[in-house]
Amino acid sequence: MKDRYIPEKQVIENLGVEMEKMDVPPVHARIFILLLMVNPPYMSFEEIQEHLQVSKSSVSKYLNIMLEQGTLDYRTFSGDRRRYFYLNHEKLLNKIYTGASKFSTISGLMENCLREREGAVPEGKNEHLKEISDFFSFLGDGMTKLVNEYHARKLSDHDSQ
Amino acid sequence: MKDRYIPEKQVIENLGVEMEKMDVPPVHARIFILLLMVNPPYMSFEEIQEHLQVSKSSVSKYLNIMLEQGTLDYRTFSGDRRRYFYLNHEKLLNKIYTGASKFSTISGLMENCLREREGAVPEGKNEHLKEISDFFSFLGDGMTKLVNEYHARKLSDHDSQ
DNA sequence: TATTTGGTTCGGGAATAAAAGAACCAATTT
DNA sequence: AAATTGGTTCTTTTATTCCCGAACCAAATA
Repeated sequence: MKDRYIPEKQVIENLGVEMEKMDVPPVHARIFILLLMVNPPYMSFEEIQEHLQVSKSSVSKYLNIMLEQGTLDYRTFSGDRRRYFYLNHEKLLNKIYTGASKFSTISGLMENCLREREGAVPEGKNEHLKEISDFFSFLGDGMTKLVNEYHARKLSDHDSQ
Repeated sequence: MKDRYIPEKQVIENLGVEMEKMDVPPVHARIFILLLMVNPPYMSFEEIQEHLQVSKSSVSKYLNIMLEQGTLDYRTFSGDRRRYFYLNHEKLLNKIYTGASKFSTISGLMENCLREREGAVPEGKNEHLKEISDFFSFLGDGMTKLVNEYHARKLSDHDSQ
């Protein structure tokens, strides 16, 4: 077993295509997968660019986007000017979590619709709107609970080890 | 209280902007909101076009997209050639539900990453990848449960009325 | 001081998406 | 038969996204 593992190019392409289907730009997806899979889990700018065979500007662009999002970070080694980029897994999980809170946003939107209709339509004509709003807020609350539950489970797993 | 309620244009614009932020094309979003809020809950092609002040081709396009998705349907009145379009709330909820299953898809993707690394990196170096994968599959399962729970609750609500 | 290294920034081209406009068409009305 | 109605379809315009290459820049090295 080598002390460095870098995923094969074709593996990155295949997984990249899957991520593209979730509306992630091609280069962004490939950088993400590369950093997700590489071991040790960091890579320099040049290594990324070389391995993916894309332009410097694209690498720069998406690394900076990820840095702004907080899902990426970098470390350095003394005597080496290069930055070594790695995924911030904590923030990554966090992002997933907040992404899930979208349900609550929509539920809020629906509630705005309802408020606008108040007094303008007969009572009882709001049932279907209420149902959609309810469903979303139910999902929003449920997601929050799920995330908390996961955290709790993780902590107790940790304790018991 | 009038027998017809049509939301004010500015209300549609405001809510439309919110929907645009969730990657829904502007005209699509506005048609959706208009039909969501109008009472009685249907509208003719011309009414939609007039009220939103957009081109016929755009109205036609997005109505047809929604019809294909099943989230829209239409009814007619005898002696009137026009179609009156309304949202299919059942299908709408259904779509939300299947959208939520995206979590399981991502979990699968992560599992592919893990499989690729098997044997290539030391055991114990896969923890963070495993955690992401676990989290997604946990969320996927949780969502499914939530939806079922909601259905069950709705049914029992219905029974008790 | 000149060159290399490790990137960033700017301008442009290709591809795609959104919306409009106009031509079109079948069914109805005049 | 001519005109109107209720849309659909095709073409064009406009806007946006994605990426690249080239110019650029600051820090380190020669």
